[in-house]
Formats: sequence, C-alpha cells, structure tokens
Amino acid sequence: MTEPRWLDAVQQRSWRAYVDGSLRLTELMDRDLKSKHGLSISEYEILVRLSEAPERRLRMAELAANASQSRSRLSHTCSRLESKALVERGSCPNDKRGVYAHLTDEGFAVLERAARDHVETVRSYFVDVIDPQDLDAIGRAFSAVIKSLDSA
Amino acid sequence: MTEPRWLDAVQQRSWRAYVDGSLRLTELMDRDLKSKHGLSISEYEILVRLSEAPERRLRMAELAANASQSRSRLSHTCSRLESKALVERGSCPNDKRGVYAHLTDEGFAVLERAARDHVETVRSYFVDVIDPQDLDAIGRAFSAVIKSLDSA
DNA sequence: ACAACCTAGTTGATACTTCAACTATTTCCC
DNA sequence: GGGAAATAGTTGAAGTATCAACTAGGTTGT
Repeated sequence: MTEPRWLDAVQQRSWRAYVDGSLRLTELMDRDLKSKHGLSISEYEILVRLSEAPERRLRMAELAANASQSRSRLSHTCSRLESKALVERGSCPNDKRGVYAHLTDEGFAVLERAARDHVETVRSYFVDVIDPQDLDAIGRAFSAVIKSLDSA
Repeated sequence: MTEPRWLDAVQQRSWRAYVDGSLRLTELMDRDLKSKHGLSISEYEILVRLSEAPERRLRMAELAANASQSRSRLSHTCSRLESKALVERGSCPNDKRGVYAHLTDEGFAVLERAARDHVETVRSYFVDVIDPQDLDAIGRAFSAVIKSLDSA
C-alpha cells in the first residue's frame, strides 16, 4: 500500500475553509429561505430553473440534470411543490413517458419574492465579503471542478 | 420596496459555478465514503475532529461547534457511530451534565483507512484540478465568508 | 439557601433524501 | 415487426436532518 499524497498545510487550510464555510453558508440560506418564504434551497433551485426555461417548463429529466438532483429526489420535491400549487405537472405530447414540470403564476410570484431576499443574503455573506479577484478565482476553480466531475 | 442589487453576469457565473460544483462535489464524496467505508460525510467529519483532539475525545458541545453541526444532529449521529462501535460516550467528572465523545481504536482504524481514500478524492476533483493561486483565493474567500457568518 | 435563569445534552415527531424496485414507453437491431 | 435493452418517471422503505420540547445540572443574585 503506497503512502497517500496528503495535503500540505496551505492546501489543507483552503480545503477546510471551503468545507466549513460552504456548509455553514448553505445552512444559513436554507433556514433563511425556509423561514421567510417556506422554500428549501433545493425547492428554490428548481423554481429558478423553471423560471428561466422557455414557457417556464422543463421535462423532469432535464430539470433534474439542470439542478444536479437525482430523478427520485426531484420527483418527491416536485410532488411537494405541486401540493403547494407552485408547480404543475403535465404530460408530454411526443413522448408518452415524459412529464413536463411547469411553473405556475403563483410559483413565479413566490420565486420573485424569494429571489429578492436571497440575492441580498448571497451578497451579505458571499459576494460582498469576497475580493472580486478571488471571486473570479472561485468561478474558474469550480468550473474546473465541475469539468472534472463531468468526465468522471 | 427598493430594487434589489442583482448580481452582474460575472458575479453570477462565479456564484453558480460554486453552488453547482460544491453540491456535486459533496454528493460524490458522500457516496464515495459511504460505499467504501460505510461513513457519511458528517460522520467522517466527526471522526476527524475527535482524532485531532487531545486524548481523542471532546465534549459534545465543543464537537458540535467544531463540526458546525447542531447539537441535536450530533447527538443522533453519535448514537449511530456508537452503535457501530466507532465512538464511545462517557460522562464528565467536573460537569455532571457533560458528555465526552471518545474515538475508539476501531473508530481510529476506520478513519485512517477512510482518510487515505478521501484525500485522494479531494485531490482528484478539487486540489489537483485547481490552479494553486486560485486555491489560495478560495482559502481567503471562505475565511472571509466564515468571518461574516460568525459576526451575523 | 432558594428562586430564576442559563447551559448540556437527548428525545420524538416530522420532513427530506437515498436507494432499489417497479411500470410504462421508446429505441435498437436482427 | 418483434424481442431485448435502454430511458422516463414514480413509488415505498429505510436512513438522516430539523425543530421544538424536555430532563438535568449549574450559575447568579438576594
């Protein structure tokens, strides 16, 4: 068994800051969205993707890929969103297996309000506290991470 | 109601890369640790903190703060770890309310094996795909995020 | 010394995620 | 055109997280 390539002190410091910071940031945003708008982060993400799609609707599989969620999880989450009347499911003309998720007007309204608060939180605890050059570096770095995950 | 300060295109690109990348990275690591070593990420984190503490033990509250988890969550997770014999709970001499969580020898052995794999994953999908200067930037940036969360 | 308050930790109910199994439809390919 | 294999989506069970309520022990002030 070969000795693992442990991280050096500098790498470890960055890695740990990231792990801890992102964990706490996510929790804050989740609590925030939940208390003010009754949405979890993953519900919010789904509404965002739908709102940006043509006709505010997407096939389930596409939506799942878009939001980096499993199909099962999306299915459950959509059921909850549907019971809150924020999303409607409809069938797909060309593919009888297919299902469209469609953002309702109420869903759009809820999202609009939530987004206004959310962006303020994103600024307060992320964008505005990070040096713009470091923010660029984060963009580059995580794009590379995504690329490596895609080709995994 | 004032117009929110929306993110510009560059900021948004970084923010989204981070959100998506970190979500997917966490999921990969969770699945990886679970399949190879039967540990979830948060179980792993707890074992790490314990392994680094003097005498491999910590008070529950300290451990919770250390791992950025709620006390409730830690309590549940510890129960699971205890039932796997990786952690033991013991009472605290000075404070009768207090409970020590203590890493067992078996817990240490499991952690050692898991860490060897884990560091390899951290390298493959994070450290080694990121430019060292960008990695530094991540360290700076998330330290600032943590600071802003602390003073919130 | 005792009443009010604070801190440590656990518990149980509820909500959410994950995983494997399942149905229904479509695609491949001989 | 028909059977095997792949794809779309859902479901239920089991595992994990969150929240509020709770027990018990400590701290403070009079």
